[in-house]
This record gives sequence, structure tokens and C-alpha cells, in this order.
Amino acid sequence: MIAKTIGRPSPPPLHNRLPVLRAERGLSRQDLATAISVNYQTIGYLERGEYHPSLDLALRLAEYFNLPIEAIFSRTPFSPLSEKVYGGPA
Amino acid sequence: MIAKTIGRPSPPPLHNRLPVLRAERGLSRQDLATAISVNYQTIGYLERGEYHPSLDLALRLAEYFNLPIEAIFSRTPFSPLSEKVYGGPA
DNA sequence: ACTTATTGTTGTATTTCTACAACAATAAGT
DNA sequence: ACTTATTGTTGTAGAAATACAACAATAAGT
Repeated sequence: MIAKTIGRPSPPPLHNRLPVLRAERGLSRQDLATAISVNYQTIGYLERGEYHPSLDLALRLAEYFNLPIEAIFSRTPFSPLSEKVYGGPA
Repeated sequence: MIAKTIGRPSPPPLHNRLPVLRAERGLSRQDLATAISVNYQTIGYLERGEYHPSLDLALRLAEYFNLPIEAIFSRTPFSPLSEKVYGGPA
């Protein structure tokens, strides 16, 4: 028999730019975690795409980085920022 | 004794423009719910600020309305769109 | 007055999110 | 070789998000 799914269905994984944004600013996960008041392991889960952040957390990250949420999280893969700025190969 | 809080703390309530956006488009909660594949009662909970959407749900709403998430949900109260467009009283 | 659509309320079930702890694995610096 | 910082892994616990159902309260239309 087919079990009817109750509760929250598993949403597709989410792409994120957290590692890039951290690297640009020289932040460890612990640094970022402290800045937005979460456990440092939560940052790890987010970077690996193991779960989606709450909207509250996403808004805090966006505020911290001074970016729109869509620049940090996306349902579709990100293209590298470096390419966006300098263009692709000639 | 002071019980140490484990799990997710209750984030502050979130302001939203869902009723306005629905009204502008003449959509019932059921209509919107169907469009983004959630239960119609979930829209009710969101409109009343009784809970925060997942980022996944917020992204689907933003995509549906063709707006940035920040135009739909905010930690600070929204000013009326009508005022934004036409300005305040003279 | 009747019907219908919309919204609110209450309750139960399940999954996800987040905290926290302990430890392994790397990498960097001394 | 030793220490330290950073990241990954595994496990437990508790709160929040969502589905679903049933019913009450309005409002609108006929």
C-alpha cells in the first residue's frame, strides 16, 4: 500500500553562496555563526545544502551581508561571481 | 530554576503583504495555495503572522508574484503600497 | 431563507529545523 | 612533533512548519 505523506514534504536542495561570501570576508563558520546568533554547525548544514534555513535566518544573513536573499540562496545553481564581474573567457 | 531553551527559539513575528497582493489579483487563499502547492490553511497562518514560511515557500511565493522576498515579508512593518506610489497627503 | 465561498478555529500527525555535545579528520603554525 | 583552528560526522532533544480534517462564523448571491 502507498503511504500517504503527511507533514512537510522534502523540498529540493537549495544552492547557496555562503562559502564564497565567507571566503571574501575571511570569516570562519564560527565567526559567521556568532554574528547572526546561531550554532556554528547550523552554518555547516546550510553550506552543504543539508537543509533549508528558516526565512528568519535567511533574512538575518541577507542583512548581515547587505545582499538580497536571492543573492545568497537559489533554487537554481549559481554562476560564479568572478565570471559575472569579469565575464567569461575571451 | 531556569530551564535552558533547546531547539528552535520563537522568532519575532513577521510582517507580510500577502493580503494586499492577493487582493490586487483577486485571488482567494485557496487560489494562491493551489498555485504554489500548499494547503490553503497554510496561507492563513502566514497572513496572520502565526508562523514563518520556510525559505522554500518564500521563494515560491516571490517567484509567483514576480517580486523579491523582501517585498512580501519583512521583520519591520510595511508602509502601504498606495502611499509609496502616490505619496502621502499634501 | 437558502446556498455557496471565504475565512477563522481547534486538534492531531509528521517532518524539518536548530541547538548541543563529543569525536574524527585536516590543515596551518610553531 | 605538538598545538590550534577549522571542518565534517553522528547522535539526541525540543520547537516550529506543514498537511489534513472538521466545524463555526461571515459575507455574498440567488
